Amino acid sequence: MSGLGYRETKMRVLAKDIGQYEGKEISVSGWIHRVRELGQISFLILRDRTGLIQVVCDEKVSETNETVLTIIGEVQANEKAPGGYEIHLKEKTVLAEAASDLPFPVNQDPEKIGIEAILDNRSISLRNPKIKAIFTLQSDLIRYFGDFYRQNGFTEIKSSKLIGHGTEGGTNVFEVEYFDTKVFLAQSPQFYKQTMVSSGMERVFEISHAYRAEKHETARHINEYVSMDVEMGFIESEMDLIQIQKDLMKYMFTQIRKNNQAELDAWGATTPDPELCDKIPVISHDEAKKIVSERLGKRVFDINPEAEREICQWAMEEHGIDLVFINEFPRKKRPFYTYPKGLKTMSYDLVFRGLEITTGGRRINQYRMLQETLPKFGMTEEELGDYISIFKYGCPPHGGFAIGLERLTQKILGLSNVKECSLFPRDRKRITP
RNA sequence: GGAGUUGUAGCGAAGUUGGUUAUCGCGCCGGCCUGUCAAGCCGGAGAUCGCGGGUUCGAUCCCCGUCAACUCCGCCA
Repeated sequence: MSGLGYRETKMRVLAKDIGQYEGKEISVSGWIHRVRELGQISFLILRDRTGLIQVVCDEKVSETNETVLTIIGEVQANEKAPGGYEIHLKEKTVLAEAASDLPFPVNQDPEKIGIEAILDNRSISLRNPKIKAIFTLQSDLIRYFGDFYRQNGFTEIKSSKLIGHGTEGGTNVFEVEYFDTKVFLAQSPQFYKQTMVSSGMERVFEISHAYRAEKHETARHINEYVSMDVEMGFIESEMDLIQIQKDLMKYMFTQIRKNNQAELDAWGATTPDPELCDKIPVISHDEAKKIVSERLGKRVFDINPEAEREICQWAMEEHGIDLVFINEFPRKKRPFYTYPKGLKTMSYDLVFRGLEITTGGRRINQYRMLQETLPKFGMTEEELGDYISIFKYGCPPHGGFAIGLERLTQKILGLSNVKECSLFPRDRKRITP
């Protein structure tokens, strides 16, 4: 069967293409999305990965919804058909029957289905076109991210998710049995992407899972998420990273508007104006606290979720875009490897529509500075293992950032829970499907 | 780890100031209808009202416990 792998089987025409076959007999395959019976005539709506096809039948349709069929028939143009074309049935072959006790109707608006039912029955809920749109967009987000960085001289890497020792701190990690010892699931590819900068590759990106053993239960957390990571050498400060992320956001929003209108429409969503990405405000952590305190009429000591929502409101009102960079985070709020700037750091967050989607910053690259810093965080060189040797033998100034893929997807489409943007989400309770 | 809200049919919800056959929409089963667009119309099946205990003549409703889900906080992407 070699050669057929990525093509359709011999005769199959996809839903999006049937208009090209007017007057011809074709074969289409897919799932029964819906049936409308009107006595002597029935409309069978067949669904494939590209859309819906109306099949006109002269007889009753006895198969249940979600049965998998191949239909052979003639394509006819008809103003009354959705999309202008329909197929008049000649031959119908059942490829796989579907039981009639679906957990919920696939052809219904998913807003009317609870998140628990959606996630418990993933193989069914993903058939819903609106839910499928989430992951069509997500797949493209991954592509745009990768394309942007490849175009800018970055190399894609895949690092190990099994970490022997040397955790970054600031979060809990999962322990895993590893032969006769224990390892940890990577909370980020942080050390490995820095290793690659030091190795001479200079600019790298990685798109892969990250694991956080945090016992939280919120609409913005999952314990396994896809991290889109970047690290680049020869920068001066976090401002270089902020600039490249502005360009990245502009590129991604432009591509989405060009290629993903259908997915946006499915959710009634729109991206921020790509042209405004150059003007995303950059404010310091102190300024952000001040702005939020004034607006909320109470003293704010931290950029908590409420403050994140408020600061985006502010950015929208003042700059017409609901994205805002917050830089110069205090040292104690950042990991040990963050490059200091007085009592502050060369680091930043990007908040999008009220939710933090990125943390980034310059890293300490001088061996001496790192040695001096470790004790302040209660750490030793031994604990960090191989990490330390990255710097001992010449590592350029560098920094990077990461975007949470599910959070980005969620905020673009305006979904209320990040779990809806993970195919098979893992949270504190959920480990299946 | 803390706080709050909610558990009623396969799914989404209403309701009972404690009372006899627990309601609606979707889905499911059967029937009618030749142009439907979430088709329409008629009929039907399907619920020990999350679970356990208590109060009461009587509990789906009140009380206690328990389990689960969701939302929020700390922390984070």
